[in-house]
Amino acid sequence: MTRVKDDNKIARIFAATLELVLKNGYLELRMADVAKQAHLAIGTLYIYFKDKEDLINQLFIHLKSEKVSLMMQTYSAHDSFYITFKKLWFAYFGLSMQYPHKMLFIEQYVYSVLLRDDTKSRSEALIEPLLSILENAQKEHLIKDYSPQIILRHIMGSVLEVVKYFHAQKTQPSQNVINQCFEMTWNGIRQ
Amino acid sequence: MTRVKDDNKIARIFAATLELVLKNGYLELRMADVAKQAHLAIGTLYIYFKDKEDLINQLFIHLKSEKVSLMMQTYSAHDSFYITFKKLWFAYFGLSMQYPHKMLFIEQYVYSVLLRDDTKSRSEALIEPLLSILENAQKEHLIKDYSPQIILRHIMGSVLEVVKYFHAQKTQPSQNVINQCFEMTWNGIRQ
Amino acid sequence: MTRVKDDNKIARIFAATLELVLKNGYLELRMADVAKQAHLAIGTLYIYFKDKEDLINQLFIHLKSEKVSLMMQTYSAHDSFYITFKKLWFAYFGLSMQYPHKMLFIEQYVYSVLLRDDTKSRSEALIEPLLSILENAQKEHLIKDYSPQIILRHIMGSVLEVVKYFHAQKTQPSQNVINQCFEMTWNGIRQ
Amino acid sequence: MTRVKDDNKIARIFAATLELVLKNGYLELRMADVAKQAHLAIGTLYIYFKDKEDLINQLFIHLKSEKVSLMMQTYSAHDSFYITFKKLWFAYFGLSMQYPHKMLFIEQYVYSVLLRDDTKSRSEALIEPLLSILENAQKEHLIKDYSPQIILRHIMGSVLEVVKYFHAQKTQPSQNVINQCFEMTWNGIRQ
DNA sequence: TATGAATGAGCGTTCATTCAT
DNA sequence: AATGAATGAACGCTCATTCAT
Repeated sequence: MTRVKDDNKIARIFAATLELVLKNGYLELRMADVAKQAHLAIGTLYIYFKDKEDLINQLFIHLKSEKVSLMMQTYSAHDSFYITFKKLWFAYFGLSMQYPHKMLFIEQYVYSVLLRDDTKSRSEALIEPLLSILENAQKEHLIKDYSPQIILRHIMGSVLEVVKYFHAQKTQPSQNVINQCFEMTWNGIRQ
Repeated sequence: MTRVKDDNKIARIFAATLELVLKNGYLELRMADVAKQAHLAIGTLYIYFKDKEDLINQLFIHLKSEKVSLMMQTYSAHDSFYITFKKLWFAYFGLSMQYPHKMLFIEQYVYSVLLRDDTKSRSEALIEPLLSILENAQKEHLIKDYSPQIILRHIMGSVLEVVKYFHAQKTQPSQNVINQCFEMTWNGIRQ
Repeated sequence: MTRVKDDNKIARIFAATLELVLKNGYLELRMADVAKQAHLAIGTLYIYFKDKEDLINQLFIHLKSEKVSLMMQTYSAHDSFYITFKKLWFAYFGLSMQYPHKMLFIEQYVYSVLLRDDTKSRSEALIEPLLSILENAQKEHLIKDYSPQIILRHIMGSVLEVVKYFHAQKTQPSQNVINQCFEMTWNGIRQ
Repeated sequence: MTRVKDDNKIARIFAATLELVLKNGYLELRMADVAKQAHLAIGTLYIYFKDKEDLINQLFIHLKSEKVSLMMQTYSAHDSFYITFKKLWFAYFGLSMQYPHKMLFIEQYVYSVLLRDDTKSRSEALIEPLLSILENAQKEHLIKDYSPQIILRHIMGSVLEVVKYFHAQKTQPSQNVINQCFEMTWNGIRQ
């Protein structure tokens, strides 16, 4: 019997790729460096991923689902919508501040030419739980009844831009500033 | 006498670069293609721009100042702050929808490693007029007294993400949706 | 397992480079031609040598140590200094006539801007054995007590220029002429 | 009547080319820089010299005849051969130390692929006066009756190599060392 | 003659991918 | 499946030369 494809190797490749993207950006990402960082031979990379594009697309989906999953871990059916929303927003903001490159990697490349159409579709599907939460709140007239997609973009755009700003400044926002950002967003969508 | 340097060439190079970078992304941008698209020899490109990085940086500043300049054309000292803000926001949204290529280029690369620090500084300086308007409104307690920089990022991030969404969907937002976006933003920052 | 690095390739690259640089000079040396001449892909060249400068520097050291090594093979501790010197001189002259390409390469580039400082230092170190022989002869008052470095340059300069002359003329010196050259040099340094 | 080719411009081009070669070596010599240094437009260069090779060849002849001419200025019919030889040797050594790049330019490129055959022939002709002096000394049995060409190469090779050595060391030889070099040479050729 | 903007062939080098082991 | 040496297409950029003025 021959050995089968090794999930552990895939995890190592993902980790290596992300670490390199986070350190130097996508432009500096070299397949040879990924292999080295993952303690694999270059050839081995090509057993697990068809080519560089494939690696990026798979990593993208991996990260995006991880992100949504982490956010959804804050979810509790007992919470009011306001509490749910607040937890999700702070989770999103926190994750984005903690791993700005990771978030920028995810968001910068969503609509980029690097992603295949099927990756984009799968990515869209991942945010369904978040859209559902907004839709339910709209049924209860807790937030404006605008298109949930639009509301979501409004929220995420705001967060990402602010995070990018602090990242560029190489400073951290105070808790006060973060609260202010939340207020702007909440006041923008509340009924 | 000899052939005189032709400023029109710079415009052609900018147009060609923008078109190519938006079509295929920076990764796919080839200097040879820029030259061909601008109907120039490759060498000519290097008369006007030191290298690829320089081209991107100069194009960035060019587009960003053009954007602010177009927005500020809507400004009138007679207007109330609300009217001023509304005009500016709709100008920004309109420009972003009209020239999504330009706006996405600007925002994709604002904080990217491709931009030199001096380009980033010059870029920051360009938005000063917009920050001033927000500061004056704060003195009159018309909007929240959060950091103007943060408010601005919140506003721009929201617009860009929405525009990206429609651009990716290849659809146009209705006037109604645009108004809704404005409402979310205005309600987020109003006092 | 994979294909193992092939030391023979380095020899082929050295041979190809030397042949090309001597035929057309450094200015006309193209990495692509070296690869072709050595029956390698261009990329392979860059596995073994960092860049063109590195190739030239390594080749230089290789040839210079080969030259000194061949000369020193004539050395025998039993010989008188005069015999030792004569053997070394004739070896140097003979090698230079036999491989004018190699010798001219070495001398053309010794002090050239193409060579890194560390290459120059390593090159200096290689001639230590020759300097030692001169120093010992000075202790026995067999040759003038001028700086050994200067004496060595005087000797080598003379040989090289004569060799260059015959190489340019595409003729060979008679044994008589070679003896005359030796006499000039020996009479110049003898005590 | 139109203006004719301007000898002054040729002098400026020669001076500019030499200065740049002396400063940075031939590898760094750019036609555009020559034009700038000579305060001319690039196009003008090509009115006076067919191409870069032509410029180098003409400059070479210019410098070599200047060198011989400067050496021959030390010549006086009243001097004994020894005095004549000594003056010439010291002139050659002095010129070489004073303008090492100039001398290396002349000597390095004599047999180089940069020079056309007719340039080489003309160059050979220029050293005729020096060969004559040696031949006359041989008739008087003052020096060995070896081939004057060989004697001349022996002398020049020695000087050039020593000069190269000091140039590389970035030091100046003491008067004592220079005298020693002369002694080696004189003792090598004297009868 | 003089100018210098424009040209484009051609170079050094990189790096995703292949393939012999 | 795993390896990593080998490959070569393709890029950014230079600079000698041309040519419209």
